[in-house]
Amino acid sequence: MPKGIPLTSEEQAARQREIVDIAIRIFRDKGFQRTSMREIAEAAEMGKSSLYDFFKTKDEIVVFALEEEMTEIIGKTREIVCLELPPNLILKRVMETNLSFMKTNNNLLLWLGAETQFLDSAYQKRLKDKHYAYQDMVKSVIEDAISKGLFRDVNALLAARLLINSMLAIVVTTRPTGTVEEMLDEAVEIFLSGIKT
Amino acid sequence: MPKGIPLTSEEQAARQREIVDIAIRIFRDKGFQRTSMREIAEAAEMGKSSLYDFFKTKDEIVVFALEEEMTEIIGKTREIVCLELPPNLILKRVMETNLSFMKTNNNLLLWLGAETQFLDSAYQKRLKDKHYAYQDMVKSVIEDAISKGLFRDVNALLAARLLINSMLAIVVTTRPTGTVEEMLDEAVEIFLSGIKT
Amino acid sequence: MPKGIPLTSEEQAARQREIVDIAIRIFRDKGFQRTSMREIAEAAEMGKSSLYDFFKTKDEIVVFALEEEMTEIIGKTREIVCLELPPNLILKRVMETNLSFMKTNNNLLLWLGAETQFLDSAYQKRLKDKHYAYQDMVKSVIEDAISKGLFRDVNALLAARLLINSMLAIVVTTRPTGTVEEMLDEAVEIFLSGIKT
Amino acid sequence: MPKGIPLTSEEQAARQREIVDIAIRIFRDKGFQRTSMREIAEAAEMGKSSLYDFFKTKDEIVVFALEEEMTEIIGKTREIVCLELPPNLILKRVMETNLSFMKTNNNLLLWLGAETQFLDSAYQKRLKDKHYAYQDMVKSVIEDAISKGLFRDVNALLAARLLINSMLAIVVTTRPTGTVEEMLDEAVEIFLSGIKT
DNA sequence: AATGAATGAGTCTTCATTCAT
DNA sequence: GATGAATGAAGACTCATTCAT
Repeated sequence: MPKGIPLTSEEQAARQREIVDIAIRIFRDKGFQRTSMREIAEAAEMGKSSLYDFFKTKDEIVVFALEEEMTEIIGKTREIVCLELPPNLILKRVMETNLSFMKTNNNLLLWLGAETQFLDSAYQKRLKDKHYAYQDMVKSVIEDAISKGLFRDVNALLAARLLINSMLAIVVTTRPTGTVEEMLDEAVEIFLSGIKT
Repeated sequence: MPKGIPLTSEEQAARQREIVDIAIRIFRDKGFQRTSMREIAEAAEMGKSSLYDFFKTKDEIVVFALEEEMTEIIGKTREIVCLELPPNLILKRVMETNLSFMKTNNNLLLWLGAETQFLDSAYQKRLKDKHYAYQDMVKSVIEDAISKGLFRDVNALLAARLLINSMLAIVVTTRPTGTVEEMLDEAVEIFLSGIKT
Repeated sequence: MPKGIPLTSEEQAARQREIVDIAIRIFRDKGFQRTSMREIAEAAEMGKSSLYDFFKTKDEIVVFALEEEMTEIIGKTREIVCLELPPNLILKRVMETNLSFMKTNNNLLLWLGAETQFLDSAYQKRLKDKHYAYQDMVKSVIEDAISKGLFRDVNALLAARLLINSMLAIVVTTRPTGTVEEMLDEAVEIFLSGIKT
Repeated sequence: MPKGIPLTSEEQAARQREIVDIAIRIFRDKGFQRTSMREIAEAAEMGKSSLYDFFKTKDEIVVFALEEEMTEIIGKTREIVCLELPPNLILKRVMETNLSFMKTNNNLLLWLGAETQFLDSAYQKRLKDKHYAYQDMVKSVIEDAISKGLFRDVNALLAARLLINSMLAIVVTTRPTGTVEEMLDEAVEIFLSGIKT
């Protein structure tokens, strides 16, 4: 870390990403609120206050982290959607991606679910935007399939939410009924059977 | 609160319930961790430390609260299950009950989802027991229907978790696609179509 | 300090006064903002956080202190005013009182002058009320003398402020021109000559 | 700001003045201690640490600022004094100048009053010198008038301080009794009546 | 000459919990 | 049985200042 040289915004972003990665790892182990800024700083081998040059707030760290992760999953999902496979296959693969994302971040996501309402509204918006964007991609796939007569005329947004939500039932449980893959298979299968024509 | 007169354990229990009700209300507004013991004590019109005669710990309050709520929903669910209606009807009504429970407690339940892993393991166990008991009732209904050839041979526990989980997608959203009842109808309908023979 | 016995509001007030006295002494030496709560707590031989049972805020300590001091000087001033002496004698003695007050508190008062505008407005009001009450007593004396034809028809409030203000010129200087008493004599004499008929 | 070209000391001084002007403006709004170096640097559109090429210390900025302002008022006052008008007229005009200076800088001056004792003693000296120089000019006018038999034989330095101090009572109040000019007139009039033969 | 990254000490404040009465 | 005074540990955040480039 040189001292007086301005970081390019790329370097800045890289450093932020680095910090966030470290922070996320700690959040995973101890939970967001039990993790102190000091701890993050130490893990990132920087002064407590240098952290504040990268993130104005502790909240900002999680929000940033989640935003990044969501951006990534949105990207991957878009790729899958663009492959123009049959909708049930698309959804299956989209959920596979979702699952791997959830496995990594369930901790943070659950925290988000519980605390989102108490976040600064600007943060709420940033996250909601990504969240909606993601839901909407899944929704579109379903809508598409409906218009092609492959799925029944269910409410596509609700269906999307239901499907996405199912992943929680797979990842967050202390009584798995099989491997994650098996559970995924079955869950998706049930869902698809439920909306197919 | 008379001073020298011992409380019968019934009175004790009643007072606990009272306190918990008050606490829950505050938790709902401000979130668990943003609520202080002092605040609860004041709202319950008692001394800060008297709280500790009823609950050894702040965590104990939530745990107790959730336990109570879960006991209640389990009771109601049992009643429904015992009516010996057709399984799809049972599940529908069970989910109605679940939904009203979620609407009231979603805040706390989300908190639980996020923090459960950090609770004292004795607390974890208490909650898990109730949780499993509840899941198992739903599971039984499904198993039953499977054995009667009404549902396909899906993994009943997974299916139960999926169904229960769906309620989250209904209650926790900023983009509802209709009234809660409408969403419930559609969600259950999709699920049942997905597992019927 | 017993542990579980509620302090009577008298004891509470006494303890507050004690703390404030200690705090003031430190403020005098180091200035308000250079004095930390930790320091005050240590000097008062109590836990850092117990301080917060007596004063919600660091600001509250100064405000309380000033309020008390002002209440005291107002009381003393009232007594003097009530003696029904000739106005110039009253003013002289009022200023003597003022001076002894200023000698003790000039540090805090100067701080107040500089920071008052940044205080919480509730605090501002509390202090302003006392301040006005004090000014108004002096003003009344002047008004009275004017109506009796002893003083010229000057603006009584402005005159009061001028007189009160003079004390600053006596107390806050590194080039005294005599003892405080001598300066007081001369200052009051000039002022009175300036407004006499 | 070219990079490798040395600033002449004139340019240096000009830049200092610029910075100080910006800083003063912020001090006025937020108070000295609530203003951060970062803030000043940003407002001055320069690097945080470049500030330190101009001022070794945050305190130095205020001290410099006050010094400049005082130099200016001393200059203006000298001009007035040199006009050889009758002393009461001189004093009146000197106070007019003082007043306009106070209106602009009262914030800073009050801060100075409160904090001067905690400044590095070198800084204290710099300010005291100017302060004395100013007081002494007013004192001389009074002495002169005394020696001419126009004023009574009061202590000239004390009288000067009293007169100068009066301006505070005019500028720093939330209950003005008229326009600043009106109050000035009356204050000066009272003072002069008080010391005239 | 000019900069901004880095820091370490320090700030106020909060809170669950204990304990003497 | 009930209470509230007391606390110790911790937490987020700020800031003047330095220094390598």
